[in-house]
Amino acid sequence: MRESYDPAAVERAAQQYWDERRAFEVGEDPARPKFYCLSMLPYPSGRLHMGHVRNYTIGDVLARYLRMQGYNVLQPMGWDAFGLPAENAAISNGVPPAKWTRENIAHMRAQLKSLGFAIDWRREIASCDPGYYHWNQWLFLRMREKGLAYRKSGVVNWDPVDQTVLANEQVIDGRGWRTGAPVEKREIPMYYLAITRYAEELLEALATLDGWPERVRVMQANWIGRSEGCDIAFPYAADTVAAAGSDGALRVFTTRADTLFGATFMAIAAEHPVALAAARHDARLAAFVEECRQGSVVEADVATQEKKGMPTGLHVLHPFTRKPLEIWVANYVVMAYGEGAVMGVPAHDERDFDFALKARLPVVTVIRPVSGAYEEVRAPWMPAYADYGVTVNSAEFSGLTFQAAVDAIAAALEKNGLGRKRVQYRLRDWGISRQRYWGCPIPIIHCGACGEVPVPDEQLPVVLPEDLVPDGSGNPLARSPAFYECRCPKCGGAARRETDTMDTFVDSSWYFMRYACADAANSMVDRRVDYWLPVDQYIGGIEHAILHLLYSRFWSRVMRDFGMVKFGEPFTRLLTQGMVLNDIYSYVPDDGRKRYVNPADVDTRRGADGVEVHEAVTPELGTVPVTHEGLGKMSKSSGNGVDPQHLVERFGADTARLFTMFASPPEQTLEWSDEGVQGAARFIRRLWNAVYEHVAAGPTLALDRAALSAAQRELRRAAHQALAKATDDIGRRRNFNTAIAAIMELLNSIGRFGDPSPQGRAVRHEALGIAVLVLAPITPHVCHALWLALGHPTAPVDEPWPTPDSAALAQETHEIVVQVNGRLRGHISVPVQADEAAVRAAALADERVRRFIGDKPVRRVIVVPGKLVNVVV
RNA sequence: GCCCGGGUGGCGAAAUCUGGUAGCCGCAUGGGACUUAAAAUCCCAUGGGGGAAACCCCGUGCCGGUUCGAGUCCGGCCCCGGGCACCA
Repeated sequence: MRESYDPAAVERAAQQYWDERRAFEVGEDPARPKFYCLSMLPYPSGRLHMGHVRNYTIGDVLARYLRMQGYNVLQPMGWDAFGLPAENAAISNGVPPAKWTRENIAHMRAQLKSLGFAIDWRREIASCDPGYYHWNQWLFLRMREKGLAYRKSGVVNWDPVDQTVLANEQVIDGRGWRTGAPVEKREIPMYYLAITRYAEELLEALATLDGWPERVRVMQANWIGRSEGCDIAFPYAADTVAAAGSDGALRVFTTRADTLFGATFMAIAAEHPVALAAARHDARLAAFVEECRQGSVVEADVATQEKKGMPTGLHVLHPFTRKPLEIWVANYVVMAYGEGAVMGVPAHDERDFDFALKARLPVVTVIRPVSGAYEEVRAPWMPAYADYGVTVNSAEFSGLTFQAAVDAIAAALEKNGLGRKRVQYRLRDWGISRQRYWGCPIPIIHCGACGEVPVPDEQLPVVLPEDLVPDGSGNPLARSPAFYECRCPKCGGAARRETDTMDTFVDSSWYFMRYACADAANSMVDRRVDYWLPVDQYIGGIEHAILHLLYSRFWSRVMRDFGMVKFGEPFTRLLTQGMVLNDIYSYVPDDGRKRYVNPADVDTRRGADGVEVHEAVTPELGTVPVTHEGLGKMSKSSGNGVDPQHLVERFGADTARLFTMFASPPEQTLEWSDEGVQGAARFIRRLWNAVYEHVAAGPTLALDRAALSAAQRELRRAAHQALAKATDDIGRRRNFNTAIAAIMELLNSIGRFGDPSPQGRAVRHEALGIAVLVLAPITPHVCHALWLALGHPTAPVDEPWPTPDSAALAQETHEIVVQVNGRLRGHISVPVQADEAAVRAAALADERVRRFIGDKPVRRVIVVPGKLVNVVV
């Protein structure tokens, strides 16, 4: 063993040891319990960032820990290789996305390997490989056969200058990112997957996911958004029937049928057929509908815009009172939800209230609080009353509580054929068409004679040409006759291949199954999936809490219903790790455009007035003061990233891993700190030095548990306490920071323990061994070296996880806290087996406690066994 | 706008399930030891206020409540972050 710690040499040796033994290549072994430990696959952006390091270190710690616990652990890795950044790189550098992507993968793979993750690299997949996306296409066609995949029109962001569909990310302040042109909404045909057919099951099964964070389950439940309500048909007035089209009534969905008598107007979306019909004869209305087409399709934009509307001059009749209600076109009504039309009840709905206030529409109060007087809602002095209550002013339905009113009104509507109860979901079907090049081609052929024709299975995969270079306007596939010109599989005539590609969420909805059988050439999955799946522990960013996880749950169910897999829930346990943050510094040169400076290049000192001054050397201006903008997610755009590679080169992978695990618990954000990294490096050196000094003093005798001094028993207890805590922290709580803190405390105790006697050395040997094995999943390289240096013949990866010795943990007395009136006043030491009366007596006898009690009468004494006594006076 | 989180010393954080000693561990800072010196290492101190000291008071974003006891539970607010369906 070397006297000083050399991370590069230690890490090289450990990685070589694992590689030579193929330590992390695993196969199906029915004799052992399996554990599938999966981290979300990275997008190959070019370089690893600290978020990756954090994500994969968490996964690796768990994988290595569970391996030591005796599980057959699978930990694979792959690449989410399709997507927009490759096209952006192509636009700025002229490099084909395929080349850019594959070079990035090679670079990032080497970076991952340098971090020492226990990955079975034989199973690596990339979603841009035809052998992978073949099966996206194949399953899409199976879904299409069942009606689970279908074509309908959908709304997209349209850049009128570039004549291109824009991703939401490419819309900046309502304008196209490259052209600056105001974005419009445009309807185009797209393919959809019928995730809403699984809405009920996806919602109900959330209750079974007890290994998921509660907040993720709540977010998913709200996203699915089950509402019980009523369809209500408002018949058109006589003068409206012709103008509105053939259908005799305007349909709405409402969760508040109890407020039906408070409806004073109808509001419809600008894209509603009735709005379009009315706009044909009304120039002002047409202009308003056109105005609503401006702007992006992003929900947050729609929801925060000012509420606007315009009357159509058309009317419906109230289903009970037959009073006419005017139809308005309103920008706050969304076509995608319900019927694209709502009944306007200003007295009992805040959005309707705001709208009615602006449009000067009447307000009719029909609900009063259950307990409390009737109060008329009168805009604007008295706000809308949106809570449940008792109906008033509602003819024969007055005086009913919410549920009774809804039941009675729904029954009456159903009798008249004007409505009935229905469950509505907020969840919409999944639109998967993208008018983009770098994605999986949708396997459809459009034939003038036969229409929409699926590509026959034997012609799959439809291979994406890899030599095209997008230029930012339109989809290069649509300009590539070599790709789109084809023969109709049905009639053999000239036909055009679909040029839309699939949403990249399709790729990531099932990759975790493919890892189990990455080499299966003739099928999407095979029976090995039954052994490995479902994933036992999934780890990834909280930003994926809804879409990716919901799509994967849906996709798994589809495959289950096709008989391909045996599970519906793909991820048994979920850990959502927080983001990695760093300081953001900027300055503004003469051109007025803000530049960012990496925090590593910022020099901070305290000025004469005690205020911190930040400076950096800039290319334009030399040394200038820079502004500290606070903390933000590490990103290219804020220039505050820390390159893991530099960290590994300077301190070693173990330091990088230790710091990311120690700085905060995995679910919280992690704030970068160069000093914290130094601290992690220092701790590893201290551990190294402690083991070195121990080993250098010669061999150790066997531990004789019966012959230990009090101080020796004390260190043993500290060691086994640390082991028990760290085991619980890693295995159950998944709080790695506190597990590390426990081992740091143990190392402090070992440092203070100077006993050079044979039994003292034996106790120290055991304690160092515990520290090294517990840290082995976190800092595997250095622990590999130290464990072998301690004289153990087996490497930590093949060691079982140690068990705490209950005899070492036993104590004769313990400390109890004594409070007077809930305030800490003293500590007493009592025998562990002392009963409540004895503890109480000891507490009341304590001198300091007596002082605080004084001559006041003791009213009550609360004894919490093993913890505290509270004397109430 | 809607849904979901978070807010504790100079800083990252701890206080777990089930309310029971607020601040483990680390960083930073100050002092000391070692050294020709520096670095490294080791030791001590470090929430705020008062006091010579013993010790006392205050303190977990803000306001209020429940309780013998609240960082933890309840109600209301403020601020910060994530998601909102074409970023991944």
